[in-house]
Amino acid sequence: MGNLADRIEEYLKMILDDAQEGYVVLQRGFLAEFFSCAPSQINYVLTTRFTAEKGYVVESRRGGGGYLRIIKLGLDPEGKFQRLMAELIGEEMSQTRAYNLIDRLLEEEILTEREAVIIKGIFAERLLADLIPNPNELRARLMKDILANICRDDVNN
Amino acid sequence: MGNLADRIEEYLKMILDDAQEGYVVLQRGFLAEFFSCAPSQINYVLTTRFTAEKGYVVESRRGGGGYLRIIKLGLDPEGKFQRLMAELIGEEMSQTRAYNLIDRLLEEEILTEREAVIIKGIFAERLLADLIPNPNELRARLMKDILANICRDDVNN
DNA sequence: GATATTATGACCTTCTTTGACCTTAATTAA
DNA sequence: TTAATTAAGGTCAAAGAAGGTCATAATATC
Repeated sequence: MGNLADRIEEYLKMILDDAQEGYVVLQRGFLAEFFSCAPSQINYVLTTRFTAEKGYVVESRRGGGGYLRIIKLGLDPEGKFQRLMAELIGEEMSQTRAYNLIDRLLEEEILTEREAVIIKGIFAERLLADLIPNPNELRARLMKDILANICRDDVNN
Repeated sequence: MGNLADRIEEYLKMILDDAQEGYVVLQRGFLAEFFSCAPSQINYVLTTRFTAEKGYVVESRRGGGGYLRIIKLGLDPEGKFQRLMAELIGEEMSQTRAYNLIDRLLEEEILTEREAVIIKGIFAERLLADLIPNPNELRARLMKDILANICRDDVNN
């Protein structure tokens, strides 16, 4: 984890883990100071690492008393899965978006690490690009199929 | 073993042997510098010498903090997987042949039932046929990648 | 000599970092 | 009670820092 963005991400996830309410509130300026970086670097980290796919919501407020609130969402297993599928996947899915979603499923322990690695493998642009007209469409389709199969009771004991 | 590519290969395998995690992380630029060669020479070595068939997986990341990660696959005793990849799978694979192979891997407890279901899903003709010119070629490629990934030590503890 | 392998360089894509400038909210002064 | 000031956070473009690709040149190999 050499770079700044990764370190900030790590730090935020660490304090999120400690917060049992499931969210943290802090100031952008404080973070920027803490990591000796431009304040906009914080926004960069938030928009690239704390996305909906990855299971986070970020709220904020400007002006005096302004703040950032980073909320970690849980996936309760009550069929909201299907909604997630439809909303998040759509008709097309880039490698990056697919990987984000897989990481999320891994964090939620819906996938094992081995499964995550296998699935990431088959979604790799490198493997698909020259063989398929539209890899994004295939990924969306496969992702839905995979999620459906994961939900099957008969294979989850 | 006089040429550059061979020396780079040798060097990488040496440091891989020293790494008890089963992988090494390093920078392409550093390697190119180290061997006084064009950076693309490193890619040449990676694509010709560190393939799945030969028992390696390579991951990478661009941009600041970018890196190459070369993973040495945990070799099964007789190099069973390598043979499987080269001989059994070849360049094309029908749904039927793929399913047979998956069943066998399941029987041998190389795959879990869930994994088998997931993988069969993505190999289904129904999902691939209308989107891809040659599903058999894609299956062969994906199957090799999957086999490689399940040999990774870092995800099998 | 023909073919296969290896090496290079020009150009491309992706990811990160910074800084200048903008918007919004709270506080304070007139 | 406005109006000005201050204190936040937001946006965007440009520069920097990696790795990737591909055509071509150079070398081995047969």
